[in-house]
Amino acid sequence: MHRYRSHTCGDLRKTDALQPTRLSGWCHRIRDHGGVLFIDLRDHYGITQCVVDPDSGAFALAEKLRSEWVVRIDGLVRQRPAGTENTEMPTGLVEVYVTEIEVLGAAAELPLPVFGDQNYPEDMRLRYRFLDLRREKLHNNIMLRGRVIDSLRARMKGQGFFEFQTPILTASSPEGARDFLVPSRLHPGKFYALPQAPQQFKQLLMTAGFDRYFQIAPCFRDEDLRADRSLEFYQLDIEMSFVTQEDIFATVEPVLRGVFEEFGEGFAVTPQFPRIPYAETMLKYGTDKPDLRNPLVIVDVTEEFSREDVSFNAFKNVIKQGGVVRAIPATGAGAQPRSFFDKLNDWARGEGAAGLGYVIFEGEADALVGKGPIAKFLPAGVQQAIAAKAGLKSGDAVFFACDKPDRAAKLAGAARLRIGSELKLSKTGVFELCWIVDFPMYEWNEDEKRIDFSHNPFSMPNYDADAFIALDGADKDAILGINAFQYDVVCNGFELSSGAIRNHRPDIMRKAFALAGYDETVLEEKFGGMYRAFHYGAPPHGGIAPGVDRIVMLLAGEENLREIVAFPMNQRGEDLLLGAPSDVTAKQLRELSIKLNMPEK
RNA sequence: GGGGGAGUAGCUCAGUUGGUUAGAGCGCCGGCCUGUCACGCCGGAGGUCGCGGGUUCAAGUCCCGUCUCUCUCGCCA
Repeated sequence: MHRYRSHTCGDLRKTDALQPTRLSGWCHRIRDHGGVLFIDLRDHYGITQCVVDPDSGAFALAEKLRSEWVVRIDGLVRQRPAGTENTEMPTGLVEVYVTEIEVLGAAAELPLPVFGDQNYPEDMRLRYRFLDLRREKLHNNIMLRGRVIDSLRARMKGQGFFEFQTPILTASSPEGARDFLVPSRLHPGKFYALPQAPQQFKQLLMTAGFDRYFQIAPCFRDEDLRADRSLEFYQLDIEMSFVTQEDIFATVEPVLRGVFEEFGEGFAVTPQFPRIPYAETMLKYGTDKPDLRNPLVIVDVTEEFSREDVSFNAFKNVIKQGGVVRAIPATGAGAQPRSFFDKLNDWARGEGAAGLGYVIFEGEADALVGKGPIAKFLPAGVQQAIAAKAGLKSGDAVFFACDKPDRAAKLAGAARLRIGSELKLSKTGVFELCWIVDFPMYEWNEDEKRIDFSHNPFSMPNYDADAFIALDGADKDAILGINAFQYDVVCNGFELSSGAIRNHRPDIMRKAFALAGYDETVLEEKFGGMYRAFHYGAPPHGGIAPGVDRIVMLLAGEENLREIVAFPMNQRGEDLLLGAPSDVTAKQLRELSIKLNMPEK
């Protein structure tokens, strides 16, 4: 017999009855009835009930066992007595009558229980991650993660993609986030950067004549953390040559839809991802990552509020200074108490807005009457026009966000989510996926009064090449109106991926940088490798990079990356289990020619 | 860096208007219990009420400061 086990704790069935068995695992739960004692023995594969009675030579030792001790148990498999079967457990028709026990690893009193599903504090869970990972849910989440990654790989290989590796110690890449720096011992004063993404490498691979690249790529960004954002994360990094945007959509959409269908446990998955232009999503949903489970659609009512017979000057003054008014419908909110409206207003003020005006509609369908603090400033005709535009009926309400366009959109978008969740309007049990397309190439930098790249500076402008090169740098409106071949995938309000058709032409690249105020030396200094490569025959290419962690998070039904990463950091970027980041010795610093210059307290 | 929430036993939490010795469940220790699967019953140990200061006859409770965790804004194309 094997030293530790003949079966796993998930193996035994009725057909194994009367066979000798040897199991090893953790004492999940112990029930001591004095004369008879039950041990639920747990391992990676399952749980098996083991029984000890005073006739067993193991009885005295069994009485000493405690939760989470690791033991080896020898015994006889037997069918459970009639009426004591547990149909909830796969092994519930049998039990092991214990003849011998060996303690392989005793456990001290637990700082947090493995048994049960009680919540406990995050820092404790992280410090004792090895215990937390024993719990069923987290254990399953980690296994799900592996299965999802296997599936992604299989789906990519099934479409003729090949997995590459790219360096971890590298130079800064074109992404806009802060780099993690690694000091070079061999080159004092110089630093490697950890990749924010293998962006330049995958483009260089295309330029090098490979095709259909993918990689489950670790990425590092030294920015503040969020529930859905960590310092390190994984992307399904994809790049392909001789493709249009359509080719990329046709390649990636089935992969994403496929994993959501495969692991979505019956959740409905968008059969064909709608394509929503950036400008449209900013208007209708107030964000570039719309949650389409929420049915509310924002409309612009600046025109209605500008009419002469409207006397609501609080908004009119803002409009005069370039502001807009966005209306957020609140379906059925008329039945809500006054406190519902006050709470939303208080929330908006907390967001830095002046507030959210609102109107509640009552009366007959063809003669709606607006109520509420600002209704009296709006003549009946304007009220009707707003109701028609926002699709409101009697018993509905509408909130207004009034500010500069980007701020109004953002406030309206946040209000839309809040109203949707307060009124429980959103669909559940679905994965609503969409493409966001037509991102602007440039944006106006108000602080520095200049044109700046809006997203990735290496995206191809969606603009005739010759006309682009001929653009007048002073033609601000034309430049700000240019879209890029740049796209995102969004699921349930989470940005899942970002991608682009790349700019592979040095002439267009020079112009693109010139329009943002950078001359060729910037290109050569910061992105020299890639820029040089494009002078020697670069294929048109493009790609995308779905975030693996967020996909797994959504599939696991979690709202935090820490629930689907085996060894995550806390929100301050600390690994509480191993103690990172940590001090290093003076010797280590000397070798790196580094002297600390700590900020004053 | 800004804002919200939280911090009371190993864990989850309660603790009224400031008022006797700060409680419960789980866990732990001891005892009882031969069919449980959240086993049950009896008893026990276990507390710097995050930390520091203040108000008060009296502070877990009120005030000020500070630390920690978390969510979020900025930031992350």
